[in-house]
Amino acid sequence: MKIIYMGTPDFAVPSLKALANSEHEVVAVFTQPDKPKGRKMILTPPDVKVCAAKLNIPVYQPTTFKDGKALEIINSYNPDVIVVAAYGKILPKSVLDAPKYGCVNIHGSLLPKYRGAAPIQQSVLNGDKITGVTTMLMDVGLDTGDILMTAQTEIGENETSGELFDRLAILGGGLILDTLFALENNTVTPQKQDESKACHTSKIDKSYCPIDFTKSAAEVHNQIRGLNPWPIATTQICGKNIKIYSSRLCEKSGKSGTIISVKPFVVACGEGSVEILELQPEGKKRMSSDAFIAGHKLCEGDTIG
RNA sequence: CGCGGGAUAGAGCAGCUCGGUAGCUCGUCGGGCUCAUAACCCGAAGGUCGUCGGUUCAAAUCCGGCUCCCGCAA
Repeated sequence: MKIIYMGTPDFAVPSLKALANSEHEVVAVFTQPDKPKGRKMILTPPDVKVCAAKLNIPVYQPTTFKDGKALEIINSYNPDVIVVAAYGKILPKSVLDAPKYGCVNIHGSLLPKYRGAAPIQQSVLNGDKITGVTTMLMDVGLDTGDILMTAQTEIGENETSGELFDRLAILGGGLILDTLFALENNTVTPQKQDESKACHTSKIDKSYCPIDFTKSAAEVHNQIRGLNPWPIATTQICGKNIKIYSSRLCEKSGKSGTIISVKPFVVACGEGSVEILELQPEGKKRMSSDAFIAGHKLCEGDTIG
């Protein structure tokens, strides 16, 4: 099939590679315009653009689909299907209807659960045991199209959003190949989504970061791994902001927010406790909790947060 | 010129105001104790104090330039 691929971040890269290495032909890639990133606001191309450039696939970065120019480009390629993965733009109906097989989206959750912006982080934040990827035929709604295929996977007890991202991205790469094969051979029946089970996720931002140690250890742990690799859960120690990168559940308990143990660095939560493994003080590099403890005179019974 | 923190032993920190012997916790190595240990005791190695220049009898410390790292904001 002749495919136009639309995607932006690293999550969309494995699928693009899978398609490019398949019997299909990726004739063009659409991605978001380069954006300034980092402290120095350096203009940085999206991961998908970098990948497409290596594969020698033409890249388009329209700022809007409203003026019809993008549609002209799309039609000029006469694609059989448009595959969309974390593109970051809403496609108008004219684009959705352009390809023969329509537009197929790869979504990082088992729809209809977690429609919207941050399904993968949300599943980790909620402590879900099972998640997966879904391919669907896009319609004008937000992740409301008919489901084509799904692939499930378990979420590890200590798995971070970043790790799950990587796994789901690869899973999605396989699933999209299966899905296109089934579409071509007409062996898949699109299933309507069960609206009663639908739920939306909002974008993750830094307001999710501060840790509330009066919550249960499981909730705190889920927050820490769910917000890794971005934006990272935070707390305060000795009046300094500290990012908490990783943790592990611990059996011990105590008054929430107090340090129960320093040799492994364990902090009590509302219920149970968490061992903090990696952290980063403001202005410092990321380090193990052992290293942090070595240079800071913290004692059992001290409180943080 | 967006705001701010930082660079000292393998790691994490103190020392800088107020110039004058390089210090702490951990790790490493050696020894001891112990049924045993991530425990405890004794000992040792390991640093041109980011870099270049200035002031000075003397600079980790004071002054100026440069490089690199990071937090916030976007």
